[in-house]
Amino acid sequence: MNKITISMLAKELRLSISTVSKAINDSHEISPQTKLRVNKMAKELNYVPNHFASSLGTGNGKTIGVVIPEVVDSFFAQAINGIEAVAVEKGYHVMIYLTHESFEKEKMILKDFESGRVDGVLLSVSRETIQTTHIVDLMKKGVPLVFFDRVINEIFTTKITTNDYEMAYQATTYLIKKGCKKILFLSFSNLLSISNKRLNGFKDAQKDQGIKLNNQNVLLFKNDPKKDYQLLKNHLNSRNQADGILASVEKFGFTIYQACEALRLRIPEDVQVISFSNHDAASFMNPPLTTVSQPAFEMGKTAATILMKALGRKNAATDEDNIILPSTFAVRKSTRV
Amino acid sequence: MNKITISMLAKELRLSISTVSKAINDSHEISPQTKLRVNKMAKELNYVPNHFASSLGTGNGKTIGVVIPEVVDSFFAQAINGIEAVAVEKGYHVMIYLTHESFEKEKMILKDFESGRVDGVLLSVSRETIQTTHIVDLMKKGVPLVFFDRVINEIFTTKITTNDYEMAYQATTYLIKKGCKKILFLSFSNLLSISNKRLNGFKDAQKDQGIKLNNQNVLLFKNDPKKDYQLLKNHLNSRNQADGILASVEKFGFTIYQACEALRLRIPEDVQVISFSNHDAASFMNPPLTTVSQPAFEMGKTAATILMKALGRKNAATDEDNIILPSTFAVRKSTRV
DNA sequence: TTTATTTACGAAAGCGGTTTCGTAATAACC
DNA sequence: GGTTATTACGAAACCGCTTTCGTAAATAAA
Repeated sequence: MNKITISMLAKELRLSISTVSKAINDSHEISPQTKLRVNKMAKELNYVPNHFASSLGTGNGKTIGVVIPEVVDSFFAQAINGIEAVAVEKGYHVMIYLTHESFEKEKMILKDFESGRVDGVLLSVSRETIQTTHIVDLMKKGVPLVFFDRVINEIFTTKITTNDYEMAYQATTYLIKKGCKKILFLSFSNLLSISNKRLNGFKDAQKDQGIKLNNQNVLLFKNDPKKDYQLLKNHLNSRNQADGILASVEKFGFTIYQACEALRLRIPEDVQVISFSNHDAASFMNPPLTTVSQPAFEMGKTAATILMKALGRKNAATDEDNIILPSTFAVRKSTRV
Repeated sequence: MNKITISMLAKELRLSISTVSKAINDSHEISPQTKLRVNKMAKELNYVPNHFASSLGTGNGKTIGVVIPEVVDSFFAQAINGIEAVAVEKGYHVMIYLTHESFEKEKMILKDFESGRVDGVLLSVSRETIQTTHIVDLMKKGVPLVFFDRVINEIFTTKITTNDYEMAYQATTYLIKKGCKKILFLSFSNLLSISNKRLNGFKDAQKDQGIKLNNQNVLLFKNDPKKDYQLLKNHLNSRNQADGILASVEKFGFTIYQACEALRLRIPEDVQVISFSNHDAASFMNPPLTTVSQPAFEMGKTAATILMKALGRKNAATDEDNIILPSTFAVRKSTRV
């Protein structure tokens, strides 16, 4: 309970507060002997500088904020690992904030960041995010921000994404080549560029293969597993039931398996399935799931690296830049051979 | 870039700094009209109090630290959701720290917490943690700490766990009833009480069913997927190959499936499998995985609630208490009918 | 030896808030 | 009408550390 402060240390050592502070921060102004004395005593008394005081003094808290929609998702969990790896190495701390796909929450979180609580931000927006003033406001205060995965193109900063359009195009084309006539796309947002890119890849692939689209082709999933499940079951029960499904989010893949099981639809005989997914279990599923998987760790790592670089500069602004890391397509048994 | 401070606000309003501060904090000393004026101006100028300054003043930063071994794990990811739910409601922020199962990292993290960076801590120790001075030191500084899942019994505080012994006992008994003669237990630590509880449940069940144990019964997995995979494959290739496996950690389940696939061992015909797992995909695996699943969200929620309660008190110490939330056993096709 | 540098340290002013305490002005009391 | 409570606000200390700036002593240069 005995919090010991720098002034107590100073008194004990019969030195001034400033000398002790400098010694601890290894300033060149302090002689080696004094540093030794100070550090020895600091160890002895188990002195740890107060974080708020030092942050207030220096103006930065060596902390970055990571704002994501969800953590129970392999992509984001793995991305966190990538972020954390570089942050720790640079002596930064990581605060994780979950929006649970709520725009309101996202606004509140970024607003709070204006307090200076974090030095920089890594953001993957919610599925509802369409306004951007909360982001712009934060950046105006000089807080550097880097987008990853779910980006807002209109905002002038660095964005780390993967080749969403191409992968959706490739996956869709693959389904068509394997005989699908009616493919269903499971979308998680009709606002986000990432979602639209995947959707466009999906549409263009069909156009290019001479398949005409109709509005039955796309199902917009809510953020509610039960409702989504019903939605999909209803669709699969209708006469124009799909013979192929492309899921744009990992957890949708499970919903598909669940619905197919309930309806006794066989995968891939009745319905072929491809999902965007970073799940370790994909290859052990029944049947093994054909996936598009994103370079999650790398994306997190890259985003964090760029942010760190910005934080190292006097003017911490980030560049306008688009970094695209390729995803991989893994064919398994949920599509035909 | 224009950070506006309370003194700028005060000047603008021709009020004293203290009045403005009190108005913003809704002190009873300030008249309603003045509060209105202040808040209006604050909105207008987009004033946000500096987090470090106010934390330094009040002595708390409305932040809790969550220290876990890993985030790419359904249990921990779900627990975070539970923690976050109650923290946000109480106006607290959550910092997540990953030890990656390293005791050294854990020590560094807790040491850093002595800086006052967090008001309270939720901890699930690394698989290597055997010493406890880093924890005791932190608590001595008056930082309340609550354990969840991976606890240290010797430390006097609240611990949230699940009924590990009973579930392991139940799962093992189940395997025996289904005909297993040689069951293998995949352990992740031989230091942690949680791991030992599961191991003891495993052993006692066998004793009670009249099965004699030998030291081939337990495999201690490292934190390295490839090595673990090899280790298991070697075991399954030996003459005293197991006909049943109980995995004490979610990700080990995947390793089992992988090894069995490589060795062309059929589940459950050749080897029956049960895993501790909170994975959504368990029921869609091939075959669907029989699991023991922990009440992750509830455990996180409970731990956070207790911590919040302690933070609300003048003396923030937590009680010595053991809260045990029951897990559930879900029989699926990786065990015989 | 004198002057110019360098070295090692301390005093004090922030950083941006919170909080204690004092005090006019107004309201309530007998 | 004089005294006591309230109310509403300001001055200033303080939280614990950083940083600027000044200076005495030690060293180097002239």
